[in-house]
Amino acid sequence: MTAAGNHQASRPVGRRLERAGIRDVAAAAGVSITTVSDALNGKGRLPDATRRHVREVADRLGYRPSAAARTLRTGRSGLIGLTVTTYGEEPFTFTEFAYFAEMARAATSAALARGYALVILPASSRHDVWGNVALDGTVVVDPSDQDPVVTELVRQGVPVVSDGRPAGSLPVHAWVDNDHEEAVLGILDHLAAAGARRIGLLTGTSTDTYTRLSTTAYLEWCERIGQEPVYEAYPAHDPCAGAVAADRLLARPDRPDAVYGLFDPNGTDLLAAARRYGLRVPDDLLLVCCSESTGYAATEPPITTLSLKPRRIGTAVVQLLIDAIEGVGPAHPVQQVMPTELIIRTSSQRRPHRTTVSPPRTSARGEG
Amino acid sequence: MTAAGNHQASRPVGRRLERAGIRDVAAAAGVSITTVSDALNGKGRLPDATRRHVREVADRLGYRPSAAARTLRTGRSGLIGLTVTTYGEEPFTFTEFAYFAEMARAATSAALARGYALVILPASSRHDVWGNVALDGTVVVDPSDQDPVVTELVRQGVPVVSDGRPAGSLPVHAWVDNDHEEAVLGILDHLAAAGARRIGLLTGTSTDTYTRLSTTAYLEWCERIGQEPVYEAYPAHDPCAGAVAADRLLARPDRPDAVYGLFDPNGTDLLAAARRYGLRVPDDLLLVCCSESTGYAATEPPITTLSLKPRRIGTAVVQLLIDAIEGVGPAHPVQQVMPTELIIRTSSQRRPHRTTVSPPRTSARGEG
DNA sequence: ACCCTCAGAAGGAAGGTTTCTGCATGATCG
DNA sequence: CGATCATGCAGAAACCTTCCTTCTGAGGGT
Repeated sequence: MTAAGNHQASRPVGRRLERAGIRDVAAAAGVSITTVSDALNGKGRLPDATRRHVREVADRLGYRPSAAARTLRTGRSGLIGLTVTTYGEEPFTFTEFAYFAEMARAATSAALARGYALVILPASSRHDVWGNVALDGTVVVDPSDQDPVVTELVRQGVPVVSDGRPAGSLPVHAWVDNDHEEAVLGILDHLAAAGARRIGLLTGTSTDTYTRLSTTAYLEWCERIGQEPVYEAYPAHDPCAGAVAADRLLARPDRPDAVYGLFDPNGTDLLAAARRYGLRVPDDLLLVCCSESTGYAATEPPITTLSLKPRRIGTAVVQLLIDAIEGVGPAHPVQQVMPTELIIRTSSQRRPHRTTVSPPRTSARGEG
Repeated sequence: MTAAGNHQASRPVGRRLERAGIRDVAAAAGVSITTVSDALNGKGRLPDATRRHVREVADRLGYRPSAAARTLRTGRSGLIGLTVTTYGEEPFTFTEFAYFAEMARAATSAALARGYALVILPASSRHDVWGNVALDGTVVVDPSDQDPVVTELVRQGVPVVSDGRPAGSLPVHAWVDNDHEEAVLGILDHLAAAGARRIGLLTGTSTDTYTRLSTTAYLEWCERIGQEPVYEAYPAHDPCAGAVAADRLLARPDRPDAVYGLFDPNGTDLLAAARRYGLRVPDDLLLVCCSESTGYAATEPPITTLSLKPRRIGTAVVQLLIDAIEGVGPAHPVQQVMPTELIIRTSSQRRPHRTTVSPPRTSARGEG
């Protein structure tokens, strides 16, 4: 070839911040580039002496392999995406915020433990951002069937695992979800056992699977038990609408004597509404809502909540995703159903009804 | 040696879906690679006709530029890190969780709006993860002066902006923080104005700047006012220790008639402790704590909180970081002090003391 | 003495982009 | 009419690593 441009063999021009490259390490150690790569990555056949020597020199030079170059070469970036659908401008949903925060936390831990880092990417973010980051795979929270980003990713062959059953025929590699039907049935039974005669539901207008499955379970339970359904639906992403819906529910002529709210803020919404109507909780109204917020332990009265165990879900989702990325585990789609937990507090335990004064022999302090 | 045949079969998933490269686009469009690159990136001198044509072809082929290649070439990854110091295994601190969640949310939005994505990276995570991801810059939350990761990043010339004044001489490019002293003084004045005679403090044992500045401000206020300081300190990262410390504080012979708690859970901790000692809030004890949790609006009674406005901080931190990355803005370190907000609720407003029965002429419902 | 084997190490080709340089072409101007 | 210049586009280097292939001796078997 033309010997024209071959000049800068070992002279760093100095314009950069002098990050040592593998070349520099090779030169300093008196070996070839290949040997350096092999020594540092534990590959090839090298005597321990060489390996040690190379590592030492690399350390001395403060050598850090270029993530970009490695990614380009190996096709692996060590990055996995965490995608949430958004309403409006904010990257996270409001209603599921405590859930999402916990889930993201667990997912981050799990990813890290296997050497991956997590990138937060709202589904509706600028397309260029999605294009600009090399992802080995993606976790999608509550994917909608129309989600263009997820569809595109799947088309490109990027593994996708979803938290929540994928709506429609979205071809994700695996999903993890709670058994929402069972959870709702459990709550309804719990409320009925506490003495509820007419159980109401505060639900959402959106078509995601969580809302749909929960509502269906409620309706079926009503049919089975022979109770007329009493429910109000509202757009769950609107924080104010919940309070209004709670109020509407308790204003009905066929007012329920127990309510389950599907979304996190429903507990306080319902509590406020109950106060407005002079209803005592739990004496006149039993309350349960689905929430991860610890705040419900400190309301007056404390409110029984259903936890979806987001920690477990976040962990499971990431494990499945990384398995898919690394080719471990089954090639077929995996569906994993995780249990929920009902945290029973005062709001769903009816006190002996005769007297409101004498406490039922239990001291005020909870244990531990 | 022990490298027992790490033979990653080169077909883990087996489905590299022949992503179209820039070469393919060039061939299909009948132009050179250069022209494609220029056309898509809006550079070079090309007539609109060519530009349109190339874009069309690229679209038709579903061409997505390789993020890795672009990063390698340009040195920009479009990724910024979000680093939190950790206690134990969990990636986020417990005590600042609501704060962190809000802050991270705002940071994600701000980054996205400028075309960057956020990577969550605990400071104490495995070193290989740090090395494996190419960051254009990093946000560090509450950096400790001994943090090896941050030091290393700065050494490599990666821009670092911190949320919270950097401890020691950590050479960050900029920082954003609240005016903690002013916030504490404001709270103390507020409590004094509400009738507090002896204000206690629930603080932490750690040496971070938040704790230190707040405590100092308290002590100075006490000296100025002539009140004997009454405080308890506990390890803030231990969730149980807070409850114990709250109890200790209220058990003291010189029991305060008002308390400010520096950490998020202190509100409920103090409330529980007050109940145990039969103290009514706010009649016998005024309460304020620093928290971003909306739950404190629904406790009984609602608790006055100091908000550090994490949204604003997250946004500001990211703006400064990206400015530094892109070379916009001042080259000198920037310090930005953000205001706080005191959300006054029942727990810090002493009712007229004579009667506990008659409400002070205000109806129960707030104005909508 | 010769060939074969194998450890140890090096060479060099991708990998896909951006971008600097440079070559044509046709237009403009002195 | 020739020199200059703007325009439109192409070639190829560089970014840094990984890994497949090849080279070189040295030692051992026949």
